[in-house]
Amino acid sequence: MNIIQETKRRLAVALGDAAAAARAAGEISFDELPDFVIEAPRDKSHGDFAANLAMLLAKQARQSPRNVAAALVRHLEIPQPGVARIEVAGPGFINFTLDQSWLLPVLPAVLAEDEHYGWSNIGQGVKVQVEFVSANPTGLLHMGNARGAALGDSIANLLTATGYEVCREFYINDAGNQIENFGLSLEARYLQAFGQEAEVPPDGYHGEDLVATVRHFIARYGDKYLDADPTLRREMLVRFALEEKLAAIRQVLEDFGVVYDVWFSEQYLHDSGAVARAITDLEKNGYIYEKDGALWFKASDFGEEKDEVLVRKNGLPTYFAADIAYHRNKFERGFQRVINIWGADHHGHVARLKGALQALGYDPGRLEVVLMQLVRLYQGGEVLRMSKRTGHYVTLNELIEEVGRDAARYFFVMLKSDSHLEFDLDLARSQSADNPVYYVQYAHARICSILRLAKERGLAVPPAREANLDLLREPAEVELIKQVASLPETVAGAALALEPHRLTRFAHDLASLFHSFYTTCRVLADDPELCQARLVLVEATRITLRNVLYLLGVTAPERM
RNA sequence: GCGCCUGUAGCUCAGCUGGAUAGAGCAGCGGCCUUCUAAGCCGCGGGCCGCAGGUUCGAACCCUGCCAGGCGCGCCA
Repeated sequence: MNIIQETKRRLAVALGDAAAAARAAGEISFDELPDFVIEAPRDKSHGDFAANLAMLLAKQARQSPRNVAAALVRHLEIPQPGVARIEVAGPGFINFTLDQSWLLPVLPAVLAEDEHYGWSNIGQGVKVQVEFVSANPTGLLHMGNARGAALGDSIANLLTATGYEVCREFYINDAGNQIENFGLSLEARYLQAFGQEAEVPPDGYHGEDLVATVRHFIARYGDKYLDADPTLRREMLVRFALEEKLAAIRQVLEDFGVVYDVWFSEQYLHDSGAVARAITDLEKNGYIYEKDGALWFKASDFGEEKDEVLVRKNGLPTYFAADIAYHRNKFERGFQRVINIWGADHHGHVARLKGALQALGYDPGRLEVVLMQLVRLYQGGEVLRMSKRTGHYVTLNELIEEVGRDAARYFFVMLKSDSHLEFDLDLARSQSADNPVYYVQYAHARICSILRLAKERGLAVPPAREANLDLLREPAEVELIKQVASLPETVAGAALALEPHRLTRFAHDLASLFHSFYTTCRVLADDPELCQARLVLVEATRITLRNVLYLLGVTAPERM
């Protein structure tokens, strides 16, 4: 528990007691203590914390909020130590102003906790799986996949930091129709390479990358499959190409700072009988019927408009059937929470998958789907349409090369997932300082520079308890400490909401407060005592910045 | 037609789950480098929070109805 959270708790308890005391004294009446909040007011003149309890009690008490507030304050046992002033303000807020030094203990704590500062154990070791990207292994990753990668990885980081046991997983769509198409496309390219007449199917994969893949195939196997049985030929081509494509995907994700724990094959679900078993069990539970030669799942029993086909007329199970088996498999592997990062174009899939899981006896609430709106690319003020089929899209590889991993990751996570992301390629390509990530990284580099210089002068960051932290009285110092102190709450809140974009805002604010501090306060000051105190503050800021950047998957450079 | 998401400053977006005078970045204008990194700091201008009702002490946030944009509604994935 961190200082801010602890203080809020203490104030809340004291207010609750005050309410009870005021009631006992007959000054106000209420049945049940409402759920009130203690929060930091936006305006500093309103103190360090404000409580809205009086406003919430006013109706039950049949008195004006300000009267209730006055009664509460009269009966308030002032929580010690630390509260310097209490006042009733505005419509009935109770504002608390704390002693100037109340936050100082956070600095030794930051230095002591170091790379774990901001972390917590809210998750209590609960097993969580985060599945993200899971792109078709038939090509390169595009901007949508990139957003999913940045988002999913940061969410996984957040959950790890809050005490969950996290597994990152990539679901490989190596079965079904698109693989058929993939095989036909590869085959066409193979035959073309030997001068034969062949065409990539209209709904096949037209990207130039397949030509290269086939070239690699030929380098190994030559014309061995030119006159072979087409089924075998396609199988060999697909096997080879999948391996190559997956290796490339794995590599680019690694370059993006994303490393998976598990790569899970869809084909395995078919081969192991898991898909068949899921269908049998749904049937057992009475959610399956046959119509037009196909097997249907009664999604309409779960509020869906239409039922869904699980097994086609031709006897092949649908993607949906495999997905049901897959998600059941996740639960069977012991994950309490299962989180999927999906593009918004899959939103229609959510309810029926939850329905199917419920039909299998699982609590559908254990599956959480984070939907992200699609990325729209702009270039020269024009929308750039992305399409895998035409082979016309900007890849993650290109993105990393042109704007760099740090900027790309920061950019993708900066927006909340349900807002549409407009990616201006011209701006990104310009590699200008406009990119907010540089602003944050620059603060870190500046701190490192101060610490380097201090070291050259024989000054080290002192043990925090030996420094006279009470000297940190400048407004810029106080504000900086406050921000440093609020990291644990920010991390916990972002993890709870699965919203890593809150981290970018925090990082920006922290950098901004540091830059202000830097121009107002000289760290390597003439006064040795003040210098020591400021070295502690600067070190705590460095740790906080580095930790939040780590969660974002962005490096914290020591020089820029 | 139905469902989901979005609509906040010229542009791109925040707004901590209903709080006090709605905030950043970019763009514009004006200042600040002989001392720890100017990729920085300080200041100024800029808003019917899409529209209209409702809920309550209090609404950008919750409810209803419209309007606009995106996405989905396949025996594709």
